[in-house]
Amino acid sequence: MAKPGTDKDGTVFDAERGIPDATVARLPVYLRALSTLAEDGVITVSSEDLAEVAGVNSSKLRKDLSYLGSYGTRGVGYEVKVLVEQISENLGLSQDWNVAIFGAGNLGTALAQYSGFASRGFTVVAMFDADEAIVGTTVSGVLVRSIDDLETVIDQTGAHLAVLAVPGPVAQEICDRAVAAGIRGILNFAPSVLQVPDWVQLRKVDLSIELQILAFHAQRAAADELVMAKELS
Amino acid sequence: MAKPGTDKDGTVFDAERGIPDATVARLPVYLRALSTLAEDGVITVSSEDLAEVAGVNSSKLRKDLSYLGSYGTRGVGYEVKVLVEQISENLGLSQDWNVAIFGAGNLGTALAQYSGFASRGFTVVAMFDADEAIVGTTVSGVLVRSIDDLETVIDQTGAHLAVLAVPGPVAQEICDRAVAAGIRGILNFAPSVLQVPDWVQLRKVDLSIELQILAFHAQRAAADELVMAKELS
DNA sequence: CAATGTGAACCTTTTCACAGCA
DNA sequence: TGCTGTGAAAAGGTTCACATTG
Repeated sequence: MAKPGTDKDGTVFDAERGIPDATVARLPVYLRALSTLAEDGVITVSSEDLAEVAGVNSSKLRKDLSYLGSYGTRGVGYEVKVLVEQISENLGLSQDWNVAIFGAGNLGTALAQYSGFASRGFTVVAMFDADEAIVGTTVSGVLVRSIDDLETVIDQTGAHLAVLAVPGPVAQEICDRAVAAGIRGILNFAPSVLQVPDWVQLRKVDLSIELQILAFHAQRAAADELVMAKELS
Repeated sequence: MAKPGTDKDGTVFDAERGIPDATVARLPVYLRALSTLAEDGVITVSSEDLAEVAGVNSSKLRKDLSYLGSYGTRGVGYEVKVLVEQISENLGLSQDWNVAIFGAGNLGTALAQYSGFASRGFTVVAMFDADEAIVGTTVSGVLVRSIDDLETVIDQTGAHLAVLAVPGPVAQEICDRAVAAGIRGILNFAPSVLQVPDWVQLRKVDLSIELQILAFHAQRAAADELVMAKELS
């Protein structure tokens, strides 16, 4: 926990700015698991059971939830509805987020159509492409605009977050323009390392990198198996 | 580090079973940065410069590379070509990997067309879909097969890795069948928690979760700004 | 002399184990 | 009695700082 000011000075006011990053990354997983449970009519769930559904172990789950406060009942478990509220609140999902998608190719289109966004309060308010043949078409109810109109459209639609599904070489340029236009967070699918000012949040998803990591572990698992087979003989 | 006997005795040749996960996750990033440098005709690079391009700090980079062995020259830096070789070798990219993509919707199509795969030794050898209207079409030179033929096609094509770009509710079933058919690693884009036997590698990319994490940090950054503004007044 | 390679310090995250409460 | 909430220990990862070396 981010202990209050203790160390040297007296600034104690921030006792509550301390959800660890690792925990933040798991809260959305719990949220999805809880939604599933809620749909199935489950009212109350133990840390053991929720952990199972979420794919983590139960002490990790309890520790994570403890950073949000004490919302469980000893001897019983957690009330699904209460947990959903608390996690949503902590993740900042009580406000709606407007998202602009850059690149209306297959990836951009897939993202625009992805139903998981809307259900968490993310609204796709704008799509952009550089290809004039695509500009003017509609994807999932959203008009594709020319990248030339980036500044105007961002301003008009009040987009907070950007999703970059554009070719690597142009990613930094579009990123810069989006930041200048007021974007606060960027999810980058382009295979390039972006530079952003420190008040802008940046996350990256790289498909090729994920496969490479997977290949490494698969290879090692195969190698381990050989070693074990040898040891047995 | 891993288990091999202490570094003094005879069995030294396998000092290599100990690349930390965090390092493995960054090696592909270095590999991409090095490829860019190589294209630009760079022969030798310092840890400082490579770190800059890769978006990490230089001591982290040096520590990471040290797990692969000593391939740098003090006072000079690293030879780009040598590093590319060493990293590829360690990641298991010296062998080719055959990939099957499940789901030929926009996401599956985007993945199939992604050029970053081929250049790292990943070949898309099969695509599947449940929609009979799509089965029989060709995506990026690969014939889309019916999901009914999963076992036959996996066997014929010798696919090692699977990419799941299918709806959440059917993901587990397809996963089970793919595993039974001999798949060694799965990259899951479906919004569900999959169960796999422990000899199968599993990684997950969840678009909605990435946006939620982004939103959290963006919200917190905004809150911090307010606090700072208040303190100044 | 410039830049690597690496112990040691430091910080974060996970796991353990059990006290405390409904 | 059963399950949460949490200190404390262990494991894992990052940063520091500098001896080492081409």
